[in-house]
This record gives sequence, structure tokens and C-alpha cells, in this order.
Amino acid sequence: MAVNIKDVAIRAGVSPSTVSRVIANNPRISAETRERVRAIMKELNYHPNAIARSLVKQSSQALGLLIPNTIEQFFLNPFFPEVLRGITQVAQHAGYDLFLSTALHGLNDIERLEQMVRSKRVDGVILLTARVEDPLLFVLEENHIPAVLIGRPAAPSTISWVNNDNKKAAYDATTHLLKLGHKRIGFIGGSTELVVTMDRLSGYATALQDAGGAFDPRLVTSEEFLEEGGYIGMMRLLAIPERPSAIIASDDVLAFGAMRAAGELGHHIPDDLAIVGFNDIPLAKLANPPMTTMNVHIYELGQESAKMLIEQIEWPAPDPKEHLVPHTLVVRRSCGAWNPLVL
Amino acid sequence: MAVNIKDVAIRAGVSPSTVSRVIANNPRISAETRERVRAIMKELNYHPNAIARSLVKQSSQALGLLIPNTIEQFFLNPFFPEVLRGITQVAQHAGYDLFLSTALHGLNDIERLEQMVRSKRVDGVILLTARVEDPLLFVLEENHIPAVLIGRPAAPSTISWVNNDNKKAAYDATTHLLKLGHKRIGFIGGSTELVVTMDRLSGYATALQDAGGAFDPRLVTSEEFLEEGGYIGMMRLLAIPERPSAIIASDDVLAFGAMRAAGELGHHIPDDLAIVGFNDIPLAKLANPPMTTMNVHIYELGQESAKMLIEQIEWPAPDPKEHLVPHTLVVRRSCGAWNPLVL
DNA sequence: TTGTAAGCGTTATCAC
DNA sequence: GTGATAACGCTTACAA
Repeated sequence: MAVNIKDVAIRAGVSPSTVSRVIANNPRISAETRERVRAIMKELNYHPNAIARSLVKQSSQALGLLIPNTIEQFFLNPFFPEVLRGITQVAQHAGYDLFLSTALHGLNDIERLEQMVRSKRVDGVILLTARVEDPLLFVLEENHIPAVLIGRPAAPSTISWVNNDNKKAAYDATTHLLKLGHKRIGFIGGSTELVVTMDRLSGYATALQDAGGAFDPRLVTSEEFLEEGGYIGMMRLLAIPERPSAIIASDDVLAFGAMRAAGELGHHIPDDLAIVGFNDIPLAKLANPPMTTMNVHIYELGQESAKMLIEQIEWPAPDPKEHLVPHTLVVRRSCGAWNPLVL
Repeated sequence: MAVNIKDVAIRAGVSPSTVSRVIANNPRISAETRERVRAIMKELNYHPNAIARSLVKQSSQALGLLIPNTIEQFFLNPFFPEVLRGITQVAQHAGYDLFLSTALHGLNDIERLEQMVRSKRVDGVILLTARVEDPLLFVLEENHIPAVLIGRPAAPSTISWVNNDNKKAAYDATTHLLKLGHKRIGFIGGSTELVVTMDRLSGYATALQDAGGAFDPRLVTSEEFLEEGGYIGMMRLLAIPERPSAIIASDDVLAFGAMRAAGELGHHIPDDLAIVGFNDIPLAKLANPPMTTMNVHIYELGQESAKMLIEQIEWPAPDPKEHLVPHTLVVRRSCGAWNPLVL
């Protein structure tokens, strides 16, 4: 039914190997045969079977994206499409396709990873989040699977990674609020299992300490990585005796939830309550008031991770690579300090 | 290096076919050998090579997603992750993986499609938007490629599709504004090349007509499918002599841009200007004021498209299937008619 | 219940 | 320059 390399060969009066060489642009082929074979390929509407090629070449020219188990939650955060946008841009440029592992029902992350890589469907893997004790990292290391982590490994590891300096970023965000005169600053984080949460929390705590303030655990809450989580976190923080006058949310989606909670309770932002988010998702500037947030350049995170992975696939190196993407505080209105220059 | 079916067979003292049958859960295999082979597979950390299997089975257990050429723009709209969430959920449940075509640099949509399907990397394709004269549809039909379109074909076609009744939806949205007393209602649409834009425009026009109003082309604008497009569209509509008192945006992202434009010019929503969006993206309720929008159940669109495609792959049927996902107007504040029951 | 062998569509290694 | 031929790792008649 589908036309294959043999059909083309017969029709062109050559051998399959010759056709193969034409496909591969092998120089040792006469211009004449090349043209004739090309014409036949067009005529028969022939397309090389990528699966067969993958089998013999032992490579698929595809990158695997391992989405955390909580897919449903993951897609709800605008972080996803943005990082995917960056990955796509680079992958496309380099001629790699993208493979999303959703795999078999009930399989856990590790099994999905093995399915994807060991089955040779992809040449390497991008991990989209790192948990504090992530068994996936061990599997990747043990099997010498080309991989790049977006985030950083909590423990020493031989996996390459692309990340922000999250401690510094949270430090900077907190310092911004301290400079605005805030003394009691709350922190709404995502799951404490995520390295990024712990890093940002740590930066926040250090900034308070450096400013001579005390770290008050009642001002810290960690919630589900959803708008609803931010809502609940804010409710919690507003219910304690000495309320915070400012909030750092470790994700814009959390910040949105926090703003909704504050609004419903009649608190005015930024007058009663300053808020700073993280990520600078496209809609942050559309919030009311427009949200001050730490831009972590998600698109660039995606691009760098793809570049790094492709490099690793094509020129394997013994040592892991690391790359820090800079962060920029985008000052809008929700923190109470509006700087029109940065808008 | 990598352990294959032969290694397992030798180690277990059976033939490769027996191992294959164990993998496939073939019933005609003794419980004893099954267990022994399973044990060896674990011991050797064996994983079947999906590529090899695909080659012989002529199927890859993967669905292809063909993203419009304007990838960059596409990922910027929250529609994407939401539809992907629905597709993923179903694909995962049915044991299919997802393959995003980004393909080779410079290839156009058609070539990308052929690469993906003819190369047997995927068993079928989901098209994420339909243009008015979409050559992709012809290619799919001609080659009898299992495919589902999210949207509807503009011309008669044998492709299955999942869609909203966009004419009716726009009709309903417009009628809602008419009932609120608006006479001059503007329409901000996306590219006129997209079927969805034309359908919504048509529903809008019909509603005006049915209400005895005139269709004024100056009240209609079509822009890029981005926040910026909505911003520009709104500027345009506010600049005409007899300003509209209400706006229908054919996408929430456009509506967000429109709201920003209105805000910057000092118009108050909903008092000076009512706005109704389309899609009910997660952040619509967080807009200021919360946005009235037509919920088109994107998640369900994704789910249905995946279901339909998988069914088509597994039980090919001669006739195309069609499925309409219902729409629901979510009345919030931006239209000026706040109904607390629907919030 | 299990084994043998052919074949899925390519590419790579030799020859010539 | 080009052509046989043997892989790549698996599934599946057909035998036994």
C-alpha cells in the first residue's frame, strides 16, 4: 500500500541503497541518477519511513518531555506553554520533534521515563520540574540517558540543568518589599517537595535575616500549585493575629489566587496589602492592579534546555553543563511602588 | 549494549517468540514460563523497543498534534494548554502518546503533516485550527489519514470534526448584550482566514439582524490573535464617530487587550463599555472587572477530539463523525449584568 | 504450549 | 558510483 524505498528503486531502475544515498544527500552519487531518483520520489509521493530509519540508526530525532504526574495541574499553569514555546523554537530549528510522555494509564514517572527512552522513541529527555528527592534523576544517571533538568537537582548529580538563581531572585523580591518599608512579609509557596519552592523560601528568609528581621514561620504557607492554592494561602495568612502587610507568592498563579482572596475580604491592593509574584506570565500585567512580579524568562529557560539537550545528544560530553537564566523584577502596581520606567 | 528480546529469551531458555507472547499477554502460554520470563525481564531491566514494534505492527500508538505554523502565537493563547489537557487525559487513558509536530525548519504545514503521518510516527492527527481554505484537509482526505479537526471544515469534507456551534454561540452572546439595551455593538475578531472567526461574526450579524438592527461594517474589526490585537481593535472601534457601547471579542485574549485599551483611555467597564469575551480561560474571572465570556468547554473539545481520533484509528468507519460541544454564557461583571447565580 | 523463520523499511559494510 | 547483503528488534504465520 504505502510506497517504500524498494518501489522507488525498482521504478528508477536502481537499487534501494542508491535511493537511500539520494535521500541522505550522499555526495558519491551521479548528478544524473540523483535527479532521476528524486523525480520518481515525487512522482510516487514517496516519504521515507522514519520508524524504520530510527530502528537502524538507533536514534529518533525527537526530544521527550516528561510532564510531572500531575498533568492536570501542570497544564493549568501558564508556565507550561511558555517553556514549551521556547523548547519548540529550538527543537524546530534543529530538526527535532517533540514527544510528550503521557504513556500508559497508571504508570508512574519512572516507568514513563523508561518507556520513552529505553524504547528509543526519543533521543533525550527534558524534565520539567525537580522534586527534592527525585528518583528520576537516579534513573537518568544510571542509564546514561541524555537529559536536561529545568530547575536544579537538590543533591549533587551528573545531570545537566538550566535554572534561575531562585534564592537570589526571592532575595531580591523580598528586599524590594523591605525597601518599601514592609516589616511583616508573608510567603505563599507551592509544594515543599519542589526544589524551586525551597529555594525561593530560602532566599526570602535570608533577605529578612540580612535586614535584621525575624523569620516567622506563621508567615509562611505552602499550598497546591494552583490559583486555589494562592487563595487558601492568602486566607490563612490574613487570619493570623499580626497580619502581613506584604506577600511574596512563588508563582503568579498563586499570586492571582491571593489577590482574589484579598479582594473578596475587602482588602485593597496595594494600599492594605502589597503583592509580588513570580514568573511574569503574560496576564500578570493585566491583573488589577497590574502585578509586580519576578520575570524569570521562562521562554529562555525552554530554549536553553533544548539547546543543551540537543548538544548533549549530538556531542556527548563527560561533564554535565549548567546554565543560569537571569531574573528581572518587573515593578508594576501591586507592590505599591510604581515605577513607570520599568512598566 | 541495550538488552533486547533475544537476550531475555536466551537467559530464560526460551525462544524470542515466547518472550514476545509474554509481553503481549498471549493466553496460550503456560503460567510457569510466563512467570519465569517476567522475572528475567525484571532482572535484566528489559524494556521492549517501541520503535521496532511500531515497524512491524505498522502503528505507533501515538497521536500527532499539528500546531499551526504560527507556533509562537499559538502557545501564547491559554486555549492551547487547555485543549492539550483534554487530549492528554484521553490519550493517556487509552495508552497513546502525543507527538507534537514542529518538524524541520522551513517546512510548511503540509510537509510537516506528511512527515509525521507518512513516516508512520503517528497513527492519526488532530488539527488544532481550520482555515477557510485549508489545503491540509485535502491532503488528509486524499491519503485517508485518520484525522480529527477541532473546528469545522469550511467546505464539505470527509474529515471528522469536533466543534462548538459558533454561530449560535455568537448569536447568544450578542443577544445577551441586546437584551441589556445595547444598540451599537462592536465585534473584535481574529484572522478572517479562520473559520471560527467567520462563524462567530456570522452569528453576531444574524443576531443584530433578528433584532432589527443594522450591520455596520465599521463596528467590525479583525486582528491578530493576540492580546495586542484586541488592544488595537479596541482603539480602532473607539475611534469611530458613533462609538459602540458594547463589544464582543471572539477570544478572551482579545478581550483582555480590549479591556486594557479601554482602561488606558479612561473608559470604565462596564459602565461606559460592556465587554463579552469567548472561551472562559481560567483568568477571565480574575479580570477587572471579572469577564463575562462564552464558555466553549475547551477541555471537552480536547477530550472529544482525542476520543474520536482513537476510535477512528482502532475501528475505521467509512463515514466521518461530528460532535458539537455545547456552550454556556458565563455572566460576570464586564457586561454590566451581574448575575450572582452564575458566577 | 512453544519454536522457526520471514518480514516490517531503512541504513551500513562490503564488494565490484 | 552503484549493488548485494546483513543488520536494527520485534511480531506472527506456520510448524511441531
